[in-house]
Amino acid sequence: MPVPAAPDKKANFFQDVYEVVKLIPPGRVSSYGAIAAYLGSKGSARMVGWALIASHAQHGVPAHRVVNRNGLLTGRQHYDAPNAMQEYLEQEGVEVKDGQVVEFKRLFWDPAKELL
DNA sequence: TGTTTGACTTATG
DNA sequence: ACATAAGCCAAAC
Repeated sequence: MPVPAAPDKKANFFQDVYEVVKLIPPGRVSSYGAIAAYLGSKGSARMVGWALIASHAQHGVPAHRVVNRNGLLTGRQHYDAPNAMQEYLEQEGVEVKDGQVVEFKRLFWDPAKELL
């Protein structure tokens, strides 16, 4: 599996992803597809994932608030500990059960609609 | 330079 | 409901 080295270059797309993710309110979660759609690249949900992998090098990017459309914490394996992502979410008041956000539908934060 | 691989999503059988 | 395919695009090899 390829791993992004360091997005020190332009990576405007990456930077845009970071800004949107930073706007996600605590206790809320969003999805890759929603962010990708908000950025214009509707079918580029994967790129959002790439950006979040690279977000390790950034600061203030709550990547743990971004999950897939099922509310599943698919990215938890990219954290130091397998339950780190879940812990962060629970600290913010998000219920997580078996790596999946409970009431995801209710906590979902869509930038295209909330951010107008 | 070309192939492979995803922190995805939607469509189809 | 589960399995597979396809679209997407940048990075690693």
